[in-house]
Amino acid sequence: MEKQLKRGTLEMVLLKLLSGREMYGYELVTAFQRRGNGKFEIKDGTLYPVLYRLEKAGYVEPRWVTQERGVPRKYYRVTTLGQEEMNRLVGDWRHFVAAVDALLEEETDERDQ
Amino acid sequence: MEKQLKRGTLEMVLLKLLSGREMYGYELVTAFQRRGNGKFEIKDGTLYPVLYRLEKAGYVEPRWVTQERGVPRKYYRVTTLGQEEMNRLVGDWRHFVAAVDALLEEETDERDQ
DNA sequence: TCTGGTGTCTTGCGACACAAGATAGTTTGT
DNA sequence: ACAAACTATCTTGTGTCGCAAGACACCAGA
Repeated sequence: MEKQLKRGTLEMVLLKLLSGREMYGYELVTAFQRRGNGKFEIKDGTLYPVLYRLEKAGYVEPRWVTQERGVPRKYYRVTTLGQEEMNRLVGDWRHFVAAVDALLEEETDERDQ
Repeated sequence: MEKQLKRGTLEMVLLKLLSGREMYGYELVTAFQRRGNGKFEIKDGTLYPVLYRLEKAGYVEPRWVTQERGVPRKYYRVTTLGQEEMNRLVGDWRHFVAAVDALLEEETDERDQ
């Protein structure tokens, strides 16, 4: 089920994390592993396509950083457009959660009207 | 985005509605239209495959009811297995929402550790 | 007659998380 | 010197699933 729930929240959560500070892909994967305590993980095969979508939409901007040692890292930062999109997504999210919770808390025997 | 969010919640919400009383497909569609106020609608092309999944999994049981007038209706009721599944799904849902909300409410500038 | 509501069902499409694998540099142990 | 294991990015193929679109069938009102 978690797999399905991620659809629709992944971009929002990613924008949120990147709005804190610029991060690179592998860092995001490990950040999710650590914070999620096993739940809310993300695989790199999932992450990179999402970052491309966000970049293509103008929500994030990449920046290559060559290390003295090691493989170059691609840091992403959120654009102002991305900030607006994030706020919109968070609004939608809260709205959706409220609607579902309302359904879940209804009396079980109610009829139409 | 709503489209994506529905994946993972649709079965739970459906089980919830059907646990109140048995309902038939078209009734569910109109119930969602009315309650959702435009949001959280479901199309019949979406609904029927979901009902088959639930039936195949043993979570709901169908019952044909022939009307004096009109097309026969296929009523679905939730099995005890379906009840358990619903409770499990609701638990997962609340858990997931809590995890996402925690992420959304973090300080924006936090670093690792 | 013809539109529109009621009712179930099927086919095909597009979106997307993920598994699996490729590529490449670094580090550590033997 | 060699082999794991870790860091880091990227691609391809697969399966799931909401939905648009349409088929079929019955009924009521204009």
